[in-house]
Amino acid sequence: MTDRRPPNGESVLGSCSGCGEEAALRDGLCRDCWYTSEDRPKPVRDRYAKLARLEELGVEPYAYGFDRTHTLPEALAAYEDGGGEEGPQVRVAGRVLSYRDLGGSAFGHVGDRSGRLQVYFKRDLLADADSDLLDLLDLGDWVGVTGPLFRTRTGEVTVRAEQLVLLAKTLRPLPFGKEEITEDGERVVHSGFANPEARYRQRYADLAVNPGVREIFEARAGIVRELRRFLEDRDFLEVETPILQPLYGGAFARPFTTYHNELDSTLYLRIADELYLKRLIVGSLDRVYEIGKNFRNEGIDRTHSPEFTMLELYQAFADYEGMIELAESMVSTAIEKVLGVTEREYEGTLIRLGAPWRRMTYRDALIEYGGVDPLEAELEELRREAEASGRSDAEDLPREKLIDVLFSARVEPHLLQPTVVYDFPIEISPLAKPKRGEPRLAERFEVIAGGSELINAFSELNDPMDQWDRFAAQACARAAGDLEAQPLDEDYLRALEYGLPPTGGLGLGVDRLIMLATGLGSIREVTLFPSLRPDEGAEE
RNA sequence: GACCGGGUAGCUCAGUCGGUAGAGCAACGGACUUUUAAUCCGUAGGUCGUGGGUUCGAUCCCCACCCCGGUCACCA
Repeated sequence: MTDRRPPNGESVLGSCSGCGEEAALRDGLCRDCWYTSEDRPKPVRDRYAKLARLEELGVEPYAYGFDRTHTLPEALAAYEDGGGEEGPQVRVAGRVLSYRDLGGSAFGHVGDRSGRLQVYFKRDLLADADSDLLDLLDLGDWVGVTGPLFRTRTGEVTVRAEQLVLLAKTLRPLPFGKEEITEDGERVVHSGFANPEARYRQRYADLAVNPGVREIFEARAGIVRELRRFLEDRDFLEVETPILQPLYGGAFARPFTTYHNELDSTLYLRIADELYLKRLIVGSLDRVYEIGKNFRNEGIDRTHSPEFTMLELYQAFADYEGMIELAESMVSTAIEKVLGVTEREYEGTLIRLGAPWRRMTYRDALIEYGGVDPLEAELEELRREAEASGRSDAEDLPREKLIDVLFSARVEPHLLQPTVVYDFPIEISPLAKPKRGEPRLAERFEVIAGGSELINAFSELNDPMDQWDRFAAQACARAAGDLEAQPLDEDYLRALEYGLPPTGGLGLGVDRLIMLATGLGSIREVTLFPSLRPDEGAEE
């Protein structure tokens, strides 16, 4: 595996191979020669030339600010309020989304974060300088417009521009599609910006031209806000714990490793917050939560990202039953507040996120969907079944791993509606308390929804003696080659020795919740800047 | 990591049974003072992902590699 160089171009001082001037060079050219080079796309060269013409006109192409009186949706509403022929005077700002030049006049739309508004430019009404500026306008430019609102012959509320201000000149064409509003009022975009790779790499362009993408991230922000509000209402304290950790734990995953020069020590990016949050419960902060990024050095696919957002919370004096109720209530409340409903179509199925959720034991789930009984099946049978499910190294896996493989392969894909699967095998739950009356099981549940894990929760193991034994078992698994087994955390054991009260804990994959809430089947669609391989040499 | 699909103009795509490529939109020039996928006339725009090979000739066929998507594996 060779390391890749960062995709940054080099900038050096020297003499320009185009004009010979001493300057900062890019590809051997000074800035002026670079932008006018035939290697640039024609639209970029054209727009660069317009900067010089703007300078001749005395127009500053990049403004410092603009006092608007209304956002675009507010301006539309202001006219409805007025109701008369001529509406109020407004000062609005936005990107030029469309432009229809009729000679002596022109129509265009400007757009901002949450709306669009038509602008009518009539040359007779504009100062000469503004009229000249109109000729230099491009799609994508940020402008400010001042004038009264009115309704056109076709009925659209529009600003009649009396003043036009350039706020920022675009040097590169944005990939706008053509928008058609059908008779049903539906918006159809023709030949828009759709290539997923380009959309992820240039998310700024994606957001600028695809309003639906902005809505995804507004919904995401809204849901996270409601999760916070729910927990605040229940007296949870929001905290921040280390991302750089000397030991990693709280999940089974391979970590990213880094190094601190001054401390001369290896550090890991956290794979979970768990062990730090429970230390806080020891410290009498009896209800805590954290929303933040976790990092796992694993594969990337539709439901996995190397960095992802996790909500973890811990509540003293609760057990896993309490966590089930909290999870149902928290998720359905947050989704309902933001979407107005608790259902959404996801991968062709209507997913109902409202409480209560279906419940079944881990054992019943494996019997029903996996065809094996995790408590009774012989090791050989488990090996056969795991192999039948495509696991080639089944010979080398211990019993609990085989069961876990079968759960992932056979059970999870069937659980589309949110399902509380509870009472997990104790061996794969090293931080959970044993189940009362059944020590082979742990008081742990997962919520599976849309075919993948959404929530993981348990009655937290607070017996330091038991935790000592579980760490020891993990150490054995590690010695046997299990790269995901958790290292022994002595400081965490010391914390437990100070006394962890009975505690319920829960982790929720925020990205996956957003996927379900928005109906989008890929974690990349709900991540602003998803992890992609560096795109070397992709300059244009 | 394996397999399948894809990478062609700024964007969305077509195409070449091997003879260096087209459309729509965007751009540029012109006409038009209530348009809204505006319309009309004209112009320009491409190392066909990268590097090799076969060939008189490769965007097309072959090989390798890169990137994206999907499926599987991995990720409790």
